Amino acid sequence: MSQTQVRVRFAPSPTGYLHVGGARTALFNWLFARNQQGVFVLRIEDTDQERSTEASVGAILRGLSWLGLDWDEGPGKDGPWGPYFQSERRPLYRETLAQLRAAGHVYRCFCTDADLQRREQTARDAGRGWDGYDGHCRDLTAAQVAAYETDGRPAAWRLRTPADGVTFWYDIVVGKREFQNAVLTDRVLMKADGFPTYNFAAVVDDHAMGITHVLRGDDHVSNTPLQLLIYAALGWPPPKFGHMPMILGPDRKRLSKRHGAVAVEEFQAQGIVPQAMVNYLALLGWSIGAGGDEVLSVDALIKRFSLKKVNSSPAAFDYDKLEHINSQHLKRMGPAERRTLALPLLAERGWVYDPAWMVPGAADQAGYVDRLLALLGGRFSSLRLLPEQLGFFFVEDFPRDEAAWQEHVATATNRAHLAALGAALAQGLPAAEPAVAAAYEAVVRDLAAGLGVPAGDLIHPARVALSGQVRSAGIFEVMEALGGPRVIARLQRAAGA
RNA sequence: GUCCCCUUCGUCUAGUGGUCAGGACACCGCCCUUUCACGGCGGCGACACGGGUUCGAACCCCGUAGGGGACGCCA
Repeated sequence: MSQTQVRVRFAPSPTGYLHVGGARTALFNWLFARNQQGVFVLRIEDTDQERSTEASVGAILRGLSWLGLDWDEGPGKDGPWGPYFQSERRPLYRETLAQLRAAGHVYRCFCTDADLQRREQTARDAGRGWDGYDGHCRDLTAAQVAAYETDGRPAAWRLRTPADGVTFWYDIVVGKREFQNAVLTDRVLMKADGFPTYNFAAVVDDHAMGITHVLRGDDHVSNTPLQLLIYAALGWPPPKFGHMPMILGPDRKRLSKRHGAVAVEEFQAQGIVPQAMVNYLALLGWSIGAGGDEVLSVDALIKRFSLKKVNSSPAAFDYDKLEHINSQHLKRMGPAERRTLALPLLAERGWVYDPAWMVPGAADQAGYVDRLLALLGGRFSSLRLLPEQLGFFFVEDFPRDEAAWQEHVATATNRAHLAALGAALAQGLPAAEPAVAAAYEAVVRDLAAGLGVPAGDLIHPARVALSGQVRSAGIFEVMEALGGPRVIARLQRAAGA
């Protein structure tokens, strides 16, 4: 009862789309919050005036929403700790900076970009290293400062970093991490344009928003000692830190566009369903432990998630495994869920059910689609294949596997068989009512017996003639779902074409 | 160049001193199916290397190699 509530945050900068790395970070924060009955905060870090865009904010929000990562506080969900855009929190950064000034922890730096570059060059030419800043303005006299101010030179504020000692923390993921203060330079906290830098704003906001755990990418490790120093200068207790391993491409280089899809919205466009994306991302750098199915619902993930099981080594993104997880989710879906996914894809193409097809039991589009999806069974494993799997049930100009057509349809014998089958069905099926699979099967087998050929000699040509493909669901079920009139017409057309 | 981290099958991983080093993806084979998937069964395949410590090391220590990350008035 006395323990404080977990508050975590995802803090993207709106400079692009939501990529898988960000999505994974967001997901781990979200899973931890939901597992701990904590609060998940979304904070937009738009302190870079040049690069931040509103379009990017939209893309990030859309990506998170698609994944189902709902935030308790953030854009569109004001809470007591808002606003949640850093650009709207500037007074707070100024006040906090004033505290630091009063305590002598920061100093004004009048160096321009050009100054710094010139001194870096000089240092390097002389064989001395350059670690980012040389402390040029650290000990300016009051007179020098006054002179610069009179000139109206813009100034940034830098943190006065201790020259010795160590800064360390116990990282949730890797354990103790330690940096020599000597390798840390006096970093800018407040830019000359009056905006805070990332490290300063993050500390101020994490503290102000009561964040208890900072879970972020491993690329932030080297920011942590600096942030810890800021907490110390302010006299604030730091949160706990956990750094998630990076996500690499299949070649173990940092995952990038050249490896394939990286934006969450691209995966959506490729037919990945959100629960599969979430499932796969959760498996990257985290595992549920020994045994147990890796295919997990979001609820199961929430229940099982633990920071203790987060890995410390970078993981390569495996598109094949994502596809597999996706197909598993698809296959395990109930009829209603399947229909919800399929209907829009059909509507897009104008594929609608027609009662004249005489399909038993199909009353309308939804009913027909349900029947087709059930027929697909385990073949319902990719949204991308769906149009191809369903097209021939709706239109006559369905795609046709030419090689298969040549082999199974376009020979004299096969054409003769198809013609005979068409005729047999026209005669053998009840004319006025929908026929079921068994009725088609009976006709096919009788005809094969009469002709003295194996049933397969009729089945294979029929499959290609009806669907254009060499693979499909059971042929008699396909016939049933196509309806007598269309089956007969297609067979006859194939026989004559 | 400086600093930090990581290292179990090709990939994701289980494993915390005694295991035939387990599972999943991918790949291969068989079964099921007069098709194709699904499914079932089986196979291939790893403790980066070298030293220690220990009766015993994937697990502990040191070193080497490889990989990743960070070195901005970007976040």
